[in-house]
Amino acid sequence: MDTQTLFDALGDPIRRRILAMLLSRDECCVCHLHEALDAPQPKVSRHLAVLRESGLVRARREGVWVHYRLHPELPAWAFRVLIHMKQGLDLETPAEAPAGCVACAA
Amino acid sequence: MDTQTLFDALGDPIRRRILAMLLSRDECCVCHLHEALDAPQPKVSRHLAVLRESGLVRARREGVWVHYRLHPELPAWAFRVLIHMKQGLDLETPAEAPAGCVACAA
DNA sequence: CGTTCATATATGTCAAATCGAATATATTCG
DNA sequence: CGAATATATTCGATTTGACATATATGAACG
Repeated sequence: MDTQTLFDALGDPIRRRILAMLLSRDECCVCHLHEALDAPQPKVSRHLAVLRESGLVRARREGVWVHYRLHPELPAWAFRVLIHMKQGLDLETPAEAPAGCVACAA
Repeated sequence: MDTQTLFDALGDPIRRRILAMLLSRDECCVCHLHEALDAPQPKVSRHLAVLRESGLVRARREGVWVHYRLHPELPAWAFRVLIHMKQGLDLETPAEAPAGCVACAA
């Protein structure tokens, strides 16, 4: 993980919100993200692919669902950047409702 | 300062290195950055303009030179992002020599 | 005053990232 | 097998951003 990779990933608002969600709940399926972020599913999937390919998240298939989580081997500095990014994000989005997922109950 | 602005700025390697330098020495003139980063002066100037317009740095003119420093009212979360960004940056650049500036002695 | 040095901006070009829409793949179940 | 649901990929169009080069501003000083 280098700074170019991390900050390229953090340049997109949807990717930031995905990462912020993965910081609070440790696993999310695609449908959950797709609903919570109110974004088209292919769009979410494409951005998840970017995050996966840059080593920021990890996918785990369970039947029909694919669950994503932060990559377990994320360097400490990168993890801390994410934490503070989320703090900034929380300030600009007024109290995001932590609703559960209809489909996968995450 | 919002996350979009900050992470747009952090997406460019030169802007990251400029910010990292401003984290260690509190003020730098353009000529210093231009030399230390070994980048063409107009390029450095343009990136400084981006940083200035996004509220990340502040300029202070002193005669011929313009000195830049981190914006004093940077939110805490953004400042912490910068600190951890620099940690990541230091890991990938092997011991950057802290040379002084020929012109402005910063 | 006019030249010179430090810094800033403008222009034209090119590569890369994003998007919506459509389509494809994969898994489960009847 | 074939239908249904979850996820992924491709495509064409548009936008964005970086660059090199050229030019402009403006302070200092002879």
